[in-house]
Amino acid sequence: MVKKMMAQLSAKRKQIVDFILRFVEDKGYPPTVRDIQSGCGISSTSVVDYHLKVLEKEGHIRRDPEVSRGIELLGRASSPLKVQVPIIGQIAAGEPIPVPGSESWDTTAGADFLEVTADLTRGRQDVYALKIKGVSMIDALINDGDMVLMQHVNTVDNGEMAAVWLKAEKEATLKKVYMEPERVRLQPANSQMQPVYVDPENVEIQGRVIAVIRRMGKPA
Amino acid sequence: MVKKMMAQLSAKRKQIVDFILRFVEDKGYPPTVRDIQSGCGISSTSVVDYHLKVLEKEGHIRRDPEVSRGIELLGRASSPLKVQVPIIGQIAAGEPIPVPGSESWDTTAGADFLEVTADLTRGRQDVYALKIKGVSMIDALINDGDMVLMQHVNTVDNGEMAAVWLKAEKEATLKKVYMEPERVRLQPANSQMQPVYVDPENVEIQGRVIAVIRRMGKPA
DNA sequence: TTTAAAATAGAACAATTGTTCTTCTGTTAT
DNA sequence: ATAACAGAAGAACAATTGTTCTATTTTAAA
Repeated sequence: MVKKMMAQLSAKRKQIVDFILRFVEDKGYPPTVRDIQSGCGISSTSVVDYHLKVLEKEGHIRRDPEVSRGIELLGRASSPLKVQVPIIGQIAAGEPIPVPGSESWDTTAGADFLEVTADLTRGRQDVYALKIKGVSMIDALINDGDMVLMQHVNTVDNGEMAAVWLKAEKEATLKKVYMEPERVRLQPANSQMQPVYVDPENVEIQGRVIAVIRRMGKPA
Repeated sequence: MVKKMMAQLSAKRKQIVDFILRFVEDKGYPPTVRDIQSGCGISSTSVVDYHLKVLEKEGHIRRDPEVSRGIELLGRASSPLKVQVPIIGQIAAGEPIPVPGSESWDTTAGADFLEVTADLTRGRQDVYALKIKGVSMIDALINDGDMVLMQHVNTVDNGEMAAVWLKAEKEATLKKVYMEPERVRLQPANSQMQPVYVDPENVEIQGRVIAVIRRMGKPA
C-alpha cells in the first residue's frame, strides 16, 4: 500500500483553494460554500462540502463546523505578512533610551506605528521602533531621522549591535558589543573607526538593533 | 510608513474593534454579530449592529449587508499593501551601477525580490533594489550588505541622494547632488564630511535613492 | 429643567448558510 | 463483469446569523 506523502491537489480542489485565497484578499472575509459553488462553477453545495472535507483532511484548510465562512487557509495566507511596530520614542545622545513599558504596548493607544514586512522582524517579539534624533549616531552609520528597529532584550551576543546607555556619561549610543575580560568593547559599525572600551558596570543594554530604515524624502 | 491610529473611538467601539481584530487573527475569519455580542459583553445584537453601523459610517470598518461575518477591518490589518521590488544587482565602488533593463522587469524570472511595504515606495514606478558590496559607501552612511531602494531616473532635484557614476574615475558613489554653475557638487550624507566637486560632463545619474534598509543579523 | 441625541434592551423575523441524505456517473483494479 | 471508490447532483433540513421593530435608559446640550 502506497501512502501519499504530500497530497497533490486535484484541479478542482486547486481551483477552490485559489478561489478562497482571492476571495479573502478581495473581500476581507472567507467565502461561503455557495460562494465557492458559484465562483468555481460547481453544481451543488454538497460537492463543495465534499471537496472542503477532503481539503481539510489533507491539511490545506481548517474548518470550524457549523460556522458560516468558517474556513481558514493554512500555509501561505495564514502567516502575517505585515507587522505593526510601535514607535515608542526617539533616541538621542543625551537622553535616556526609551524602553517599552507594558502600557506602551497597547496597540489602541494614540501611538504611531511603523509598518514593516514580517521578514524584517522575523517573528521576533517585543519589537519596537525608535526615531534617531541628531547626528550623534553617525559612527554607527545611522543618520538623523533614521528609524531603528529594536528588540527589547537585556543581553546580547558578542558582536551584536545594541542600544547602550552609558551611565556615567549619561549617553546613549548604538554600538556592536563585545564582552571582554574586565571590560566591554564597543565597536562602531563603521569599521574604519576605533572601538571604545568601558567598564561593564557602566553599560546598560537597552535593546538589540534589528534593522535600520532610512527614507530619503525630497529635501526641504 | 508612519500611520496615525484611528480617531477617537468610544470605549465600547474601541472594544469592538479590538475584539474583531483579535478574532480575525485567532480564527482566520471575522466574527458574527453574536460573537461580538458575547465577546464584548453586550446585551443585545441590535446594540452591536448599532455600533457597527457607526463604525462603518466613521470609516473604521467595511460591512457587506446581508452577509454573515461580512466585516472587514480598514486601516491597519486590512490592506497589506506590499510591493515586490526586484533586486537587480549590487553596487560597488569599481563596478558600473546596474540599471533596470526591460528584461529585468519580468517578475516571473528567477530574480530575487525585496518585499517592502508600499509606503516606502510611495507609489513610485521603476523602483528596484541594489545590494551594497563593500564599504566604499561609508561616507553615505551606507554599510556593506545594506539594501538600497532606487528609482530609475536620469535627473534628480538639487539635494536628492542619487547613485552617481563618475565616468573618468570609473567609480560608483551615492551622494547628494547639487547642480552649481559650471560644476556639480557631490555632498556626502554624512554632513561632517566635505563635498566633492566634479565636471558635469563626468557625472551620470543612474537613479534616485529612495530608502536604505539595513538588517542586522547575528554576526558570524 | 427640558430636550435631543446617543446608547441600550428584548424580541421576532427573514435571509443566509452549513450539513445531510439519497441517487447517479464515471473511473480503476481485480 | 463487478466491486470499490472518487466525484457529482439535487433536494431538504436545521442551524446560524443579519436585520428590524419598538421601548427604555443614559448622556449631553440648551
